[in-house]
Amino acid sequence: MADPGGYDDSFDDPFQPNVARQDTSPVPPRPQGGIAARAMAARQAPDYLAGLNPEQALAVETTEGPVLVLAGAGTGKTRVLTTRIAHILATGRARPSEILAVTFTNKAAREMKERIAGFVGGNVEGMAWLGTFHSICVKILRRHAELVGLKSSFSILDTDDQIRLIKQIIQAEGLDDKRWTAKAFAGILDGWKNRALTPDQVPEGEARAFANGKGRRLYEEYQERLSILNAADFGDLLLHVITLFKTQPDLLKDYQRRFRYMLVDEYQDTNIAQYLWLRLLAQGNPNVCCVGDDDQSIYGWRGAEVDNILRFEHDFKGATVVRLERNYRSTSHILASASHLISFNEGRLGKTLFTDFEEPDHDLVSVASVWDSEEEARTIGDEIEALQAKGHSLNGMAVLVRASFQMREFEERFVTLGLNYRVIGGPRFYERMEIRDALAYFRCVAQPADDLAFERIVNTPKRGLGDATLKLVHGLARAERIPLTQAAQQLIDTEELKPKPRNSLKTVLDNFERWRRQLEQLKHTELAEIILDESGYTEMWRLDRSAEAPGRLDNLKELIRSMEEFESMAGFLEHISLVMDRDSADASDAVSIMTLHSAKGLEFDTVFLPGWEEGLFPHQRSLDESGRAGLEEERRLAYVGITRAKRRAKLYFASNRRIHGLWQSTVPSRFLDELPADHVEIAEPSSNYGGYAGGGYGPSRFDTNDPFERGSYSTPGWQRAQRAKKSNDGFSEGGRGYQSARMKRQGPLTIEGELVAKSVSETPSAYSLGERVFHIKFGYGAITAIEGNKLTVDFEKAGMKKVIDSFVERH
DNA sequence: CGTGTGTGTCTTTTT
DNA sequence: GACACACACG
Repeated sequence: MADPGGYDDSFDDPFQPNVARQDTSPVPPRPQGGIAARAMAARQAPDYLAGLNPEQALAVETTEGPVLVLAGAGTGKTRVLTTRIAHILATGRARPSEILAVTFTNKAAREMKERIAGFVGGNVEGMAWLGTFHSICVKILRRHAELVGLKSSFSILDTDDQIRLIKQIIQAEGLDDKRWTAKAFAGILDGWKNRALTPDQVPEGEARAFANGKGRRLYEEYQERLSILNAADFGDLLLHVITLFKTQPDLLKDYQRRFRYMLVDEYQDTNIAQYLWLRLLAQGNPNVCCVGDDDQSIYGWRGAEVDNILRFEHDFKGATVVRLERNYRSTSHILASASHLISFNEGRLGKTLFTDFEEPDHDLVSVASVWDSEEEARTIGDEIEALQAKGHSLNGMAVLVRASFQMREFEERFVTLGLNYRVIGGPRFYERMEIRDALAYFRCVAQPADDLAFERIVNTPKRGLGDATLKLVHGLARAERIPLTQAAQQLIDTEELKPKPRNSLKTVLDNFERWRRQLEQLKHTELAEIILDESGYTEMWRLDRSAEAPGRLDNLKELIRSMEEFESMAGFLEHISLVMDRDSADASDAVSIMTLHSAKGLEFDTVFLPGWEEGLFPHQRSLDESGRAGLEEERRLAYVGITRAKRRAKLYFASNRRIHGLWQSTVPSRFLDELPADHVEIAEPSSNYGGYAGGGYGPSRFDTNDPFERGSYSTPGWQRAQRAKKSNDGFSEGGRGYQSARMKRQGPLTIEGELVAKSVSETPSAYSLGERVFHIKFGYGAITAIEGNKLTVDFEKAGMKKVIDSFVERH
């Protein structure tokens, strides 16, 4: 895949790279052709440097001072990162333990370790500080926990624990937990922690917005409870370390001295807390290298700040900026399409991908119109089979959807076709109920004060310990500020409880006592089995005759098997709380189905991109909640989707889609209008099933196959984008258009005064009860109920259905 | 305490 | 239209 040395960029290439950019200031600009660079590389050219292109080499060899590597999709980002580390090590600039290398996911960290091992040999274990933000923070925090009010053995709460804890607090505050849900507050809390705000730093307005002004109070209460529980949530891991660095200057200096070189992967995904964390470390030491791509920032909704990468040069003075624009993945058509699309975004650092991979027989990016999601699945299924028949492997194909509800239809279709597929994403192993229950048992044994775990399983399996009993235990624990187990212990010595629950509770506590004693004597896997058996947990599932029960028992076995890899129970639990990913290494040949989000970082020969319709992609909710920023993020998502493809990218839009149970007619995504006509073809209809010039559903520019008649640049979508480019007001918080759209929630949503997508019509239906209508899918019927623009129709063949009025015609 | 019915929600996901 | 969750009932 690597294309060594081709520096001779032809000058008529529209994607001409600009190697000598002025912003690479600390390093003298180099002339085109990079003879100097080539000479440099040839000078002593250690093995690992061979085959890097000049920009990559610059990114690797500029070891001193801040460096921002803007790595477009498929430009060899990981390679640069790992080679850079190898280079630092090989030239003796630092020892493995002096390099800090941060990633977002465990998967990325693992891959990086493996690739560095390829260069350096077995020495990777010395890379103690290569890991995710969170795992590195835990490591630091375990050493200095007492400085932030924790014990070194603190446990890490996952999202589930977090929500249950918040719920308790909301109830304890006497709030209506339906009006103010724990989930909603968890989201707000996350937002605060992503911005590194401690309770006292939360802006007044935001603090007041939740629970009648109790937002701040709840946050304080929550932190208080965490500290009693000796626990930290994911956000705390970073936040506590920031506090540590800020309050302990000596300690900070220590770490600044230790980390002689710092690298951050996927910098566009960092949130404010992570940025602050990095900046604290970089204050003592400017050797920070951040790698990322602003055009692939798709996690704004969970706190990522594109601004971090946009402002890098400003934040880290004297930064060298290296652009990697030579793409080794995709055909020129795919790159041109993606580039043209993304150019509609403002606020980019600006890169233009190019490639030498250009042949006349390369497929254009295709766009196809289908009638509905069913036809979409059928068409894609057929195309997959056709490719397979030509000898293409299924592993090289993927269906990338915007939202997971789209997956089902593909699965169903692939099942009927007998097409092998795999779904990536979805519920993860460690999030399954039975696994979490089992882990709760283990946690109770290993960490007696783990209230959340205790609560989870005191009455699982059922032991007659209901609300009444638990309330009592809770009350005592709260009053005495002691862990639940301790409170329970005290209660069974009193007459407070009725005999039955009292005995039950005693049995549970005795069990835990015994298991704790066995903790030291038995192998942890053996003990795990004993716990699950003696607690009656496995028995519970054996007796359960539901369809999932056998699978759950299998999962439990799998869990115990996976514990083998760890030395002790504590080691296992530590790992598990941070590493929630599962490795489903499936060797069989299969089409992948996944969301666009989970496709980031992957590549496939052929990529199918269904559902390019207004409202779905760009998603209405993204537009509603984040306006222009939301739209741009959606566009980046589209960019990510297209750039996953190596040879073929095939886009689809359906004229009709069922959303929330209702059939809606849809408008093609504006992103389709933003593709360059020269590189796109309108696919022939795969069947004569309809959908073209579709009877009265409004013309689309895709109704014609003539590329000239399509007139991309006069469509509403294009004009909309042009207007968007000019004005950047009108959609800011409080902007008039935004608020009015917000306020009448029933009305259609507007952006820049344009109708974006009709989800609910504001005008009442023009139909009346009893009227006879025709629906293209359901046939003839009579209206039995009207609700705004939604009709309930008793169809002669299809029976009662709810439909949108614009979807039927009088008859 | 367990089961049934009603209600509300319905983007994206990692740690 | 489907599913999860909460509350009320037996």
